[in-house]
Amino acid sequence: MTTNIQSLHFEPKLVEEIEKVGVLKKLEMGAELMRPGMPVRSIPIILSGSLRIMRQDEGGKETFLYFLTKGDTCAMSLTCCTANRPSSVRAVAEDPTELILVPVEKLDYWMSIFPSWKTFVFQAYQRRFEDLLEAVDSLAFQKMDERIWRLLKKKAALQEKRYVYATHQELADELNTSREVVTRLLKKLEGMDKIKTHRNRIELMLK
Amino acid sequence: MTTNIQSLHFEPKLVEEIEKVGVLKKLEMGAELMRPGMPVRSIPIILSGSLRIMRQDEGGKETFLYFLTKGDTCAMSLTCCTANRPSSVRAVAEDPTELILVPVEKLDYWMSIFPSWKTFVFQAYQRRFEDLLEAVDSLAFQKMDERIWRLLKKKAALQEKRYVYATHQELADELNTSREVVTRLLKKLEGMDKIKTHRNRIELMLK
DNA sequence: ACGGGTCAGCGACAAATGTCACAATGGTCG
DNA sequence: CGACCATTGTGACATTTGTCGCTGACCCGT
Repeated sequence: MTTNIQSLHFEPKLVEEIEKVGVLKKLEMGAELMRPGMPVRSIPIILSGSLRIMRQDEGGKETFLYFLTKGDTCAMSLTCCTANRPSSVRAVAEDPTELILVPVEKLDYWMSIFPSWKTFVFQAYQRRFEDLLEAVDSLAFQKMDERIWRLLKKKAALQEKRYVYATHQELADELNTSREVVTRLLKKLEGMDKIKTHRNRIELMLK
Repeated sequence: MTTNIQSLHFEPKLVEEIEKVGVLKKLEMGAELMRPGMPVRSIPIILSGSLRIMRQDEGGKETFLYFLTKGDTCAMSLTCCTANRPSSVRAVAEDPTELILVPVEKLDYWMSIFPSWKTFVFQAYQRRFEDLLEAVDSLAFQKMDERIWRLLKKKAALQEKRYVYATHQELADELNTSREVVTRLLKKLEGMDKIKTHRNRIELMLK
């Protein structure tokens, strides 16, 4: 289900502009939109689905940062574009995802003439700061079981479902830990009746 | 030693404006400029010295995020101001520090008429994103000995000295670990000839 | 129903970090 | 000097996380 641009609180003139220069792109689940080192020539506005933003180290290990969903844009793209720097994160479609790619050049110009665009950009910065701080909290203050539990809740919330479809290995990769640790802690969560585990699928026992 | 505003690459008109409405503030070492929950009514521009930005959890545990130095401003302040939200971080003077407080109201207006201010604001966002990602890297990918070593190098670089004046307890607090662990790992670093430890002071053996 | 591959479970152990108790050291101040 | 306090050092132990080897369960295609 596509969300069209109209629903994003832009003024009509801007919607027109976006439709004129923006390129619609569809990503299937698991597709990679961006990887570290890639030049960023356009900024994405997400219409439907969700993107998982990850940080990678040189050795290829990675850690989850945050999700982007409908109406979001990637603040990293904004900073990369304006500074003409390559991406420093990886973006993967968590679900089938549709987005519009807007060329960099418009960014500045629109900021100066469309108040709603300016608001949009600043809100993007602000939200992503909050998201990053939340990622820091998770890494700095929470133990692995809590981190897994929260990740599951977020993933479930994205789809508004009680099921999360993921293997233990995938979760381990997102949290930069090992498959065995995930298995162990999921068992523990199961013992606490917070989840039920199935093959390729985890059921959340929310409330 | 004060740095005056002129050296920050603003156009003369803007410097005038800043001097007119900005309030100079001096912080002695260790003074707290901001704490989580505090309303943010002005944004700081740092003239000299440095601020240590920390994240706290509910229990009062904290973890280092990044340093701000001459010419920097706090992106958190920018986002907090524009969103009218309280601060989510703690800012402490790492050295004796001088800064100018600029009232929020000017932020938007200056953006629209002073190109150099706009550049300044966007660079601030960009730098702080990079800093936060570095903090994430540290938390996600590095072991405690590496984290300590890097923190020491940063602290030394701030003052352009080979000495870092800090107790093991203080370092432990900044890294959200315990004093004993810091002592242990400093011993290890000393064994690798990367540092020499003294009372209240650590000497870095940088080549 | 059989076979191969992916996924999950499990026990044993290693490494990193956290915690506790206490000793030793150095600096300050009366 | 002697008393006191902050700082540092150290050993023993607990907890958390990481790693290895192996087993069994499930799924799918033939």
